Amino acid sequence: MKTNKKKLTLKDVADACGVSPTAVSLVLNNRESNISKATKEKIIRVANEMNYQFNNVARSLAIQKTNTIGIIIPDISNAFFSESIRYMQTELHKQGYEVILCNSEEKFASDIKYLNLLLSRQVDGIIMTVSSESMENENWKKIKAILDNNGTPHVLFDRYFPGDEAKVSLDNESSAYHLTYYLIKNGHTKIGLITGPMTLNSSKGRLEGAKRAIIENGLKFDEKNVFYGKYDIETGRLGAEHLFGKVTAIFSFNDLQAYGVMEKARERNIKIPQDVSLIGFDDIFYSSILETKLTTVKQPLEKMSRAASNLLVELIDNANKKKNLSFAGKFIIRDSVIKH
Amino acid sequence: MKTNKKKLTLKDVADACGVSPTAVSLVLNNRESNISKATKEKIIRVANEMNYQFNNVARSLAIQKTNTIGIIIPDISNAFFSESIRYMQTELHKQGYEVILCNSEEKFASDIKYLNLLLSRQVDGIIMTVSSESMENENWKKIKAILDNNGTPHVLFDRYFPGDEAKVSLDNESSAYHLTYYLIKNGHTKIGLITGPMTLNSSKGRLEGAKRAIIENGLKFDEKNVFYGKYDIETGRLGAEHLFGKVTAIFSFNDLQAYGVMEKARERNIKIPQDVSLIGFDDIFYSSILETKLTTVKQPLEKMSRAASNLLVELIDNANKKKNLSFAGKFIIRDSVIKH
DNA sequence: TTGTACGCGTTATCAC
DNA sequence: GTGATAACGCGTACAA
Repeated sequence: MKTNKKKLTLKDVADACGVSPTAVSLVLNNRESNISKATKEKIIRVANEMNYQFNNVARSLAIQKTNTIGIIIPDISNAFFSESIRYMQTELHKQGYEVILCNSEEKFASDIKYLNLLLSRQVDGIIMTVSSESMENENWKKIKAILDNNGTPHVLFDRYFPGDEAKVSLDNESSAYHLTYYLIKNGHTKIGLITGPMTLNSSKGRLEGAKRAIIENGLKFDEKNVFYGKYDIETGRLGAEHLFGKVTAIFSFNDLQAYGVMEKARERNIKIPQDVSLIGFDDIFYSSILETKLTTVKQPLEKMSRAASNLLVELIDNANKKKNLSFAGKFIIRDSVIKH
Repeated sequence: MKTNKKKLTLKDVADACGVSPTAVSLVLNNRESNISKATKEKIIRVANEMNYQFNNVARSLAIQKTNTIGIIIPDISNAFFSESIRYMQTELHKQGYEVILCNSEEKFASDIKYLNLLLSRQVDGIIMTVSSESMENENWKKIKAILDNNGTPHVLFDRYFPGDEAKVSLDNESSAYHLTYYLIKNGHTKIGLITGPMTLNSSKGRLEGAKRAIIENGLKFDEKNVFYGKYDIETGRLGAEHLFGKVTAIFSFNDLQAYGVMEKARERNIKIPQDVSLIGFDDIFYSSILETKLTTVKQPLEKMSRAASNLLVELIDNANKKKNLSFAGKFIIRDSVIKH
């Protein structure tokens, strides 16, 4: 059993080499210097032999930079976010940053808590998807205040609140328009909608797009055919119960809800798409392997995640480069819609 | 547009209050002290008004503790891991620790890189699921060497290598035994196996358990009926092609593979469970909402994740409390197996 | 009850 | 080419 070793410091390896700490620091950091090849090599060799390990905490304090990015997302078990994080991490690592990940579980209080925590840890920047709770009752104003006051660069991902913040998101309105139009083109005139939380811009945008498609194509928009809910399976089940019998097609605002609709359909012995056509949103992994493969819109997650990461890095270097990036969804036609 | 504010220091609020930094430090950290209620309140009020934010980097350097745990996992987009992380984070936050998350993408080089990175960041402890690459060719010895040399507390999660490390894992052998026995009890005598990477203890354990069940029950174990692969969908598809026609039941070593088997079955118009019974392992979220709900074993992820977190925290306080925790899986009978 | 001085491990600015 | 020395912001004895 090992006893706890004392951590080595720069000075320790300097002593072991018979040089000054300055020299060691210069060499180990690969900095320009007038140090002879011989001592350079010696320092590197000795440091390796001693298993010397840099102390990044001290380094951060000295250079006033942590090379760390904080990410706050509302639900890590949602594939949409876990995949985003993966892409962000990959990109940020390339740029020399590490990531501290925080999971708000859709709670406003957690958003605040983690925000303060990340700031006190002196992260160089923050990527944030605010919780749905934070979008209620103007809670977001408190978040904006903290961010503004502190001045740490940040970009809002997927969800955003009013203001001049840098943001990266999908053009939900237009994607929803096309999706709905596809249903209409296939002869559907009674279209049911299952929404997400209406405090979120994503859900608002999707509703607007669907509404516009319905109205612009001469159909009537019927509030009775929209079921307001959350972005989860249970909402899909509930929405299905509400809509079955009333409509010939259902547009669920995310794939997870669509799974709920499918489950309920199986239970009620309703066939998709023979009895009811179904459309989702997100194209998460499982949508392509279901018994009835889901027609949906794919968010260009990799592009969006990388864009958010790069935008943040730019912002860290130049705080005035704030941008509002909007991406187009990719329409994916599979098996869950037929002509009516 | 905000200009970058200068960060406030302890001294700034001390000056603003007309007291010493020491006093401010004591009050803001809620430490025992003989400071009068009046000044206490004043300090807190002023700090709030100024929007003072603690500098945790400096704090960490001073107290030689970062209150940060590093987690290294091989694949964040695998629900098994993203769910574990969620539970670990919740538990660790309760205990006052933050989490830095690293995703090795199953690469040995990444394991090494992130390990060094976390150590140089002075994390107080590490929870690690090594990559499958790290389990090949005794690569893990290098990981063990780094960990041992540094002395930072760590616990191995799910996968482990030989040694006296603290570990948390499932009793794979016994779970696989029961699963296989269930198939046998249902009259199946020709059982196909689809394995994961044989460098992983999980896959080895499951194979041993299945083998034991087969042999102990008087059947013969036929190498031709085992398909060696990885823990992914594609392996499921490949395994299905290999096994269809040869066996009446398939035990895929994780749920993802089972999805691949289902997909292939649909393609070939083979009915599950009418033509072939199917069993999975893990019980990830989607297994309960598929058209044919999967019979499988649930790993007690929450328990395991919390145990790993708590074990690590104990280890941080007392390095000699190393333990090897093994959990029993929970057998979940659904619809994918019938009598033969 | 409050203030002073030094240490934590690294970087950066000067002299030598 | 190389080596002292002062920051970085906070914690903690110890002194007052």
